[in-house]
Parts: sequence; structure tokens; C-alpha cells
Amino acid sequence: MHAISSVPAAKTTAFFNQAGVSRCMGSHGAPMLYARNTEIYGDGEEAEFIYQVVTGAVRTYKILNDGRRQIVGFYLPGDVFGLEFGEEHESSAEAVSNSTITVVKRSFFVSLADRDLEVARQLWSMTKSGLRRAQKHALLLAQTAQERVAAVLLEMFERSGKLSSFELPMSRQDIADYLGLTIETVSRTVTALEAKGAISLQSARRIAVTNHQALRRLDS
Amino acid sequence: MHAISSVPAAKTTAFFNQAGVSRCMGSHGAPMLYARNTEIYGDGEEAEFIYQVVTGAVRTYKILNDGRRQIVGFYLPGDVFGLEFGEEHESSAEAVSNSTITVVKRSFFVSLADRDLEVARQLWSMTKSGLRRAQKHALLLAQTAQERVAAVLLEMFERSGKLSSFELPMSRQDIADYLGLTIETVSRTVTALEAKGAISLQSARRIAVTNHQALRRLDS
DNA sequence: CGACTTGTTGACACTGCTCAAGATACGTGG
DNA sequence: CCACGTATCTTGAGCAGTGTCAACAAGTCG
Repeated sequence: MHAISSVPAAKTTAFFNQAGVSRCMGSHGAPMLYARNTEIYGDGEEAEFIYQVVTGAVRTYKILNDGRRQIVGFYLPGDVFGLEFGEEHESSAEAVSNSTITVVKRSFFVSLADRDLEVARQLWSMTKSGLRRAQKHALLLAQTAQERVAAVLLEMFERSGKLSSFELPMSRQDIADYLGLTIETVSRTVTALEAKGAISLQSARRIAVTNHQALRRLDS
Repeated sequence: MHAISSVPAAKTTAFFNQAGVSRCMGSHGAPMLYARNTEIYGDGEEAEFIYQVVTGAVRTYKILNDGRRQIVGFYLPGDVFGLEFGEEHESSAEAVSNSTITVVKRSFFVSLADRDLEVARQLWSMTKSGLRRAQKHALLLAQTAQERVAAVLLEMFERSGKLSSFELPMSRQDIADYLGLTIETVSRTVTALEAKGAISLQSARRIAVTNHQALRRLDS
């Protein structure tokens, strides 16, 4: 159902940037391969697993009544997602690009947390990260198109380790649905940022930040 | 510093809609009075307390670089706020109207959580509520002005116990800053909703929902 | 009653959306 | 390896929704 294919158990060189539970996920979880655009879980399904991106990228989203897709968040290597409030997922998740993802039983951690305070603290901490992320997202959506796009590019730039150039895993449509804009506005805005000299496009997806300060000023 | 005046210890008939810690706050916390528009805590201050609204209403907000105020959330009787991620508040809080608020030491619960799993679960649960709230807010901000305003009115209507008419504690400016709109757009939109027959204005702040379905359709 | 705060309305500007066309990149089969 | 078909991205023109600026109305408090 999930279009999952298992991956050779060989290397598990996860890019862990969180301690404790995340590390634990490496040892207890199964690394799985998800092809580009395949579903990882669906809105309303039982929240059976917790996930951590090892390589690739993931988007979570909701379909609104009017049919529009609103992307709730993007998850990059090291990020944990699918840790829901209750027993059901409140959004759907898909692989943005071909991804390796560590999957562990949610019930494993939840019951472990009943005995181990450290685990309980870790679960709480991951929810706190999610809250911080969601509040930042809400602030973003109250800004202008330029500020929103600049913020996404800056975020990706920083997550890339501030490389001289980096690859956007997501499409213009993904960015648009994350920022509450149209694909045309995102495209035009990226072009405008290049015209301003803030960035330089090597291809539509490959971007170099040429003026960090200019981008920063637009972001907030 | 906080412009707090203590309140007669007489009645503590808090409107508790959460179990456990919330209830605990009633017994361990000091009920305080905050006058309209006074600060409860400031962005960047040490997160020394956790708060629960007993009567009145509270707003939390951030001042953005460009000077605009973005309201992060409104809190009504029963709601808990100020439970931050780290050791510092990441927003400011003010009383929207004269309010009674139960205040307890954050460290009290945090250290209690080290010994009591139930308390740990409760703290986690409160953060989960905050996350759900923040995600809903983000979804709202990606909608049209009518949908945003309708959603706020609907929310207040439901929180009021679906009374035939209810009082908005917050100003148009507060609503505008919560929804990422201008005060004029909020005002015009409310007028438009009345023209559509969805609501009826007894005064600017006193509203009756005359067509629940119409409002629901606009919301999402 | 008068001053001040809050809310409403109007005219116009501007940002971002819609619809449409074209360009570029990408995957697939020959 | 090339040629084609398809998905993705860019650009343009016109329009709709929201913001800006300004005037006025209503409500509130002394």
C-alpha cells in the first residue's frame, strides 16, 4: 500500500542532528527507500510509525476543501516527522525526491516513555521543535511574496551547510503550496531576486547565494 | 515590572477544560489580575511561569523587523500559554481585556515531570495543543480575507458556547494582526459577512451568528 | 459635554492571481 | 545517441483582492 521497498541493511550512516530518540531511531528503525512522489502516509491514517529522513526530502501536506494543497512542512536529513498529536495522522506525507527514511513504531517510543523519563523528554522536545517550526511558518505566511521566497531559499542555503551552490529538492509548485502563493509568483520572485543580485541561478533547481545580506534583509 | 496586582484569594472558579496539570495549576498557582493592555511577559524574558486564563483574554505576539505586530495566538478561559520551548519566551503576552490568570512556576512542573510521568505526559500534551493551534493558524493565513475572518468569528462563536450572540474581546486591529490583514480589510469583511446574512452586528464587538452554514462554508 | 479611541467607508494604488503562450529540462523508446 | 513527448519553469497581459491614505462615524471615558 505504501509503495515501500526495503533497502539493503548495509550502511546506516544517518545524518543525525538530534540526540537521544533520533539516535535510538537509527538502531531500532528500519531504513526504507521511498521513490520520488510516493506516499509515505495519508491524512487520517493510523499514526503507526515515526519517521526520520536519512537522505532526500519529504513534504507533509493537507488538501483543503477548495481542493488546494497546502504544504505543512518540508523535512530534510536528520528531521523527524509523523510524530502526531493523537492516534491519527493529521496530514499526508510524500517523498519529494528519492529518499531513505528510518521508520520506527510509534508505540515503541510511547510505551518506552512510560518507563524512561529521558525518552519522554525527547518526545516532548521533538514536538517542541515542530511547534517552533509551525510558528515560524505562520509568521512567514503573513509576509510579502519576496520575503517568503527569500526565507525559503535562505533556509535551504543554511541547511545545505552554506555551500557555494545548492540544489532545491522541491519544485516551484511545492514552494508555492508551502508559501501560499502561485507557481507563477514564485517563479517571478526568484527571477527578481536574481535580478537584484541576491542569488544566481545555475539551473531552475541549482542556486547560488551571491548576496547573503540582501537575502537576509528580505527575510525577517 | 509586570504591572500585576494580586487578586482577593476568594473564588477560584476557573473554567478548566483540560485535566491534570491544568487542574493542578488551580491548586498550586496564584490567581492574578491583569488590566486591559498590560504586559504579562516580554519577548526574550526568562520563561519563569506558565499561565492559564481564568477569565478574560490574552494575546501573544511578536514584533517583526519592519515594525509590524504579528499576533501568534489568542487565549481564552481554560487555555494555557507561556509554555515555551526553551528557557526564554519567544513572544510577548498582553491582556486583551481585564483578565484573571493563574500563574505557576514553570520549574515546579518541569521538575515535577522528572518524577511524575503523568505530569510529563501533560506537559507534552499541552505542547501538542499548541502545535495543533499553530498549524491551524498557518493554514488560515494561506486563505482569502473572507475565509480568515469567518474562521475567527466561528472560533469565537464556538468558544462562547454557541450563544445567540457573543462579545469579541479583541479589537479589529488585534484580529487584523492575527490574520495578517489590515484593519480596514477586517472591517470591510465583517460588513460583507453581515450583508451576506451570515452574521448580524449588534455593535462592533457584539456579534450574532445568523447563518452558521454560510460561515462554515467560508471557513475550511 | 468634549476629547480620545475605535471602527467604518470611499477612492485609488499595488501586489499577487488568472489565463495563456512559450521555453527549458527530463525521461523514454527507437 | 537522438527524437519525441511530457513535465517543469518562465514570461506576458489583464484583472481581482487587499493595502494605503483620508475622511468621517460611533462608542467610551473623563
